[in-house]
Amino acid sequence: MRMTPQRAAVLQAVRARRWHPSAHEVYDVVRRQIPKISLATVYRNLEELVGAGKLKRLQGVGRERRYEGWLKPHYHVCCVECGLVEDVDLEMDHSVEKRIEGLTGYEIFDQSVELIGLCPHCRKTVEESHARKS
Amino acid sequence: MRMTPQRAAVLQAVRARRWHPSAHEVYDVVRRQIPKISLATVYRNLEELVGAGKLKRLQGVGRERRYEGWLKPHYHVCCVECGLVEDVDLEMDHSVEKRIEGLTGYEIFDQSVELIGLCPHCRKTVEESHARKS
DNA sequence: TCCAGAAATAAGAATTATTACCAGAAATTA
DNA sequence: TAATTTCTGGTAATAATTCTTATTTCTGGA
Repeated sequence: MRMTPQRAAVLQAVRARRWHPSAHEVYDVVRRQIPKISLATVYRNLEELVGAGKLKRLQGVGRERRYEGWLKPHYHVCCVECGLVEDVDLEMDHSVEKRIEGLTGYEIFDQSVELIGLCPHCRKTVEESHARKS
Repeated sequence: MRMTPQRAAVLQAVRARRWHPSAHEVYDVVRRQIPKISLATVYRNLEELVGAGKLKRLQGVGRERRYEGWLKPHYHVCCVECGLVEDVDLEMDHSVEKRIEGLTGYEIFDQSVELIGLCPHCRKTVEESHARKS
């Protein structure tokens, strides 16, 4: 796999911040640098970078496929209200993997953990609307 | 929400086995009972049943949206090779939820845990193909 | 240096999964 | 029974992704 300018720009865009962009969001960012890059190129390179282990694909949060550049295993918190997905920098517990390998006969090499709830902002909004009703 | 024959059939189809059908798979099953049910009705009812808390939506495994009727929180094992997703009947560890609530300010009320790996069958296939190569 | 083949790209068409819309049927209410 | 609401089937529309094809860029050898 050659590191073309397009591919490098895609990689860099996803790595930039603790961000979980969709293909189209990456496209919008990269286009500022390479205005005539094709959306298909973004899609292709995202998948190739995942294949090469340089990016990870998020296990379906929302409708679109999302990517991330932080490769260390970590938890995600997801807000059901606004759709925000954030990383949690907390050492992951891998003990359950061993138990499940024994239980199922699977060979486990990764874990995808999403904690579903309300972000601080939406939490406040929801509480206020409850207060108004009662 | 009225329990119409269509809606009942959709609910029953998803509940039937430990299964994680897509909307179209549910459609194929339900059609044997109600031949002229519309795909739109299946989609609509799946979402309504999720809203009513009678079904759960799987956090994106694969391209299509998948549903399940087993409401007890549980782990999933996913095979990267064949795409199989199976339930694991093991008491879930909820202790991480509290820690993450404290860390992030989120209010957590659900957890979606997928263990990614190889199912026993694909594991064997992969090992054999490795042996052949060396 | 020049060339042939390989790899990657841009542009847009095609496909797939899902949602929106609407007119009519079924159930519920008055 | 008439009016109202809810639900359905059929189909059109949309969104996300993948495919196709012609063109461009790169690489390694003559």
